[in-house]
Amino acid sequence: MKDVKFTTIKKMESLLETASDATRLKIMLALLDDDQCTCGPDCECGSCKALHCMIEKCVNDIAFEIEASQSLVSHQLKVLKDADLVRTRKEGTRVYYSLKDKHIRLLLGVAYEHVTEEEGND
Amino acid sequence: MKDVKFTTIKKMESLLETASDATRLKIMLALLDDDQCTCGPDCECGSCKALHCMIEKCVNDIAFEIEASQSLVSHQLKVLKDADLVRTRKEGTRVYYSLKDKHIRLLLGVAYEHVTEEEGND
DNA sequence: TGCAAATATGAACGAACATTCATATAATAA
DNA sequence: TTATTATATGAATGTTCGTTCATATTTGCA
Repeated sequence: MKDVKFTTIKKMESLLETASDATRLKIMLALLDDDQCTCGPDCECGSCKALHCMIEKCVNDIAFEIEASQSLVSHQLKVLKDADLVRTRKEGTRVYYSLKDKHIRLLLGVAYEHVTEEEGND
Repeated sequence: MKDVKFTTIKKMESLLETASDATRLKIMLALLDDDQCTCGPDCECGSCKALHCMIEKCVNDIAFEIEASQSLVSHQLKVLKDADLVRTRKEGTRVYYSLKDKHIRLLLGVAYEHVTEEEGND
């Protein structure tokens, strides 16, 4: 621990803080939806089992899916974007959002497994 | 995502929220200190590279190490305990704290790698 | 142009939270 | 018992944050 710099701690704090909100979690989980996954059984994306496929969705679709207002979703997508947890792709009037990289999927996967698994030691 | 229950989201929120504070991160990283690791090169603990060893420390030692007051550390250890991120072992007047399980170490590892690695795609 | 659709933003409000200070509890030793 | 060490807790304070509402911006199309 002694060798973990203060700025590293602050970055970890920012990453986890950004991920630790129900609305933003719903958004990110919507971007992990394996119903829309087209890759085969050998797919390695994300390295986690249950939540392993990354896709992209536009703001209104996300808002509809998680049953939140457009304003709220847009606000929280900005938070996610500023903290570098999602990336964007613009197409006409729409903006498509997707998770930034493998670490974010792993983070969601680890958190998901921790809360869904029963009492395993170590 | 559709199949992720509300209670699961709430639990993930709680887990990440608890982890997302600089003081609590310092505490947890102090409980990962590999300076005190006695296991060999084949050690599998935590499955992450840089931060892979779990140890236990008492409240005052943690407070001294992270340069925080006893009161603050005790308060935050309670938060970590209530959220099930650490476990305790009592011995005389002291209470030894350690990280709860592999998921917590993985979570710290993933967050650490995300903020220390440079711009890798996917 | 002007209109509609998609997204972004600013202000405001209430709730939640980290920290400090003072004090309380618990366990050990003399 | 009393004193000492280790840890826990309650109250208070200042700040941060999520959400809503209203409105602005951007893009595509008639």
